[in-house]
Amino acid sequence: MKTRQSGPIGRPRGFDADEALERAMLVFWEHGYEGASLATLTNAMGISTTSMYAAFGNKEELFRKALERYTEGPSAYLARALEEPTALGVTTAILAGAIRTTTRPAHPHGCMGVQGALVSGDSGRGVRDLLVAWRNNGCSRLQERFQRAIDDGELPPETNPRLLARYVTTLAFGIAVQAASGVGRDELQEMADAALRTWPLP
Amino acid sequence: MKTRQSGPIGRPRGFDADEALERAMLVFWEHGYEGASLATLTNAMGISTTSMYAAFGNKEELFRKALERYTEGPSAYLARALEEPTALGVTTAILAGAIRTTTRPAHPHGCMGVQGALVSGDSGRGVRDLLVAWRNNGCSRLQERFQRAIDDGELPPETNPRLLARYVTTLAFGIAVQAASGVGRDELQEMADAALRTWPLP
DNA sequence: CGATTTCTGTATCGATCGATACTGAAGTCG
DNA sequence: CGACTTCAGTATCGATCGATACAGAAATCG
Repeated sequence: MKTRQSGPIGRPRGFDADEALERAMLVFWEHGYEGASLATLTNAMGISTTSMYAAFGNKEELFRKALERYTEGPSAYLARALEEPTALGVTTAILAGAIRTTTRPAHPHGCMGVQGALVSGDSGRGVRDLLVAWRNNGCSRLQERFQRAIDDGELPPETNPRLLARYVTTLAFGIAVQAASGVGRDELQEMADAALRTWPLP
Repeated sequence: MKTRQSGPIGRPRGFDADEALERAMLVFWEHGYEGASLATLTNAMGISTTSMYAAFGNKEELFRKALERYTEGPSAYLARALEEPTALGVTTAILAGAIRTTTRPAHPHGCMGVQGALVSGDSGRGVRDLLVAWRNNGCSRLQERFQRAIDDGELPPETNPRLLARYVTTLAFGIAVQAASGVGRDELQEMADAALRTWPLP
């Protein structure tokens, strides 16, 4: 005989919200915010529009939560890379992580933070601004990491951390575009290896 | 008394098709293919949907013609850059041209070839594939130019022209993303100058 | 002139967009 | 059990999407 624990009142949810959010993230990643219709989303999530609205609010809220999941999942390489002991190690890990994430087989090609809403119509302005902030935040954190390397004496004091961070993120965003164009992982990694041989930028 | 030249039969067009196409290009550039609605387009073009369909076919055909105009207008720096006498001159001109075009005041920020349709829903698949080809074509032409520099003995024979072209276009596409994020022209140019000081890539 | 051809403006088409109202179903309470 | 609360499925909302039908206007023809 099963003892009924005092669970949440009311009818329990008939689906796994975490799994549904993962599916939604993949759809947004592949088609972008405006390119992903509610019909496509809910079909991939395996739930009805009613359930989606009850669980996530609306389409924009769903995207915001999907972006958080992307940041802590496929894009977690960034946070890990920033903890590398050297500036070159950080940069190497960022480029390798960007290449791996944007060219993973059986996953959407490209970066959700870039192609989620690089431009938009009126309805996507909020999400576009969110992604602008997301990208600029990544650049800022990298700049701070380079500043630390300068303070630690690892990088020469005349180094411009802002330009260096802009350079690395520019490469990373460019990699995302190339991946979305179907360029293969090996070619991008060879290119990154060549670029890293010039480290640090004069 | 005006002599009637044998002009085209029927009622003449009441608008400048070239000017209308220019306006459409700017809208596609700013909002992307799917983000630009027919209402927004025709309003900017100053004509009705009927006139647009009669003159350009449909929305996708309008985009294709707008992309041609973009290639021969704002993106013409690429063809000019390829005629620079040295490989370094080519690369310098490409990066400077990309930065100028993607950060021009009173123009949309970013590159139409990147943000026109980096990803899409079902309706934009044709345009997305068109832009994939557009971007890869630019990379291929640059690769051929670098091959010529190798054949001419300007670049060392062990140079990999494919990787080098991929590196430069990756920077250019990354610049387009940064510009769409609001990064300023001067900062991007300083970054490009720093990157060019390492030329050629080892 | 009338016949013919082409372009324009209005009005609207069916499809799809994101978002909800409503009715039961599936649970926890007392 | 019946009262209460929350979730699920259908059916549909008004708005907007891209695209057209239709009638009239403006030109060249014979």
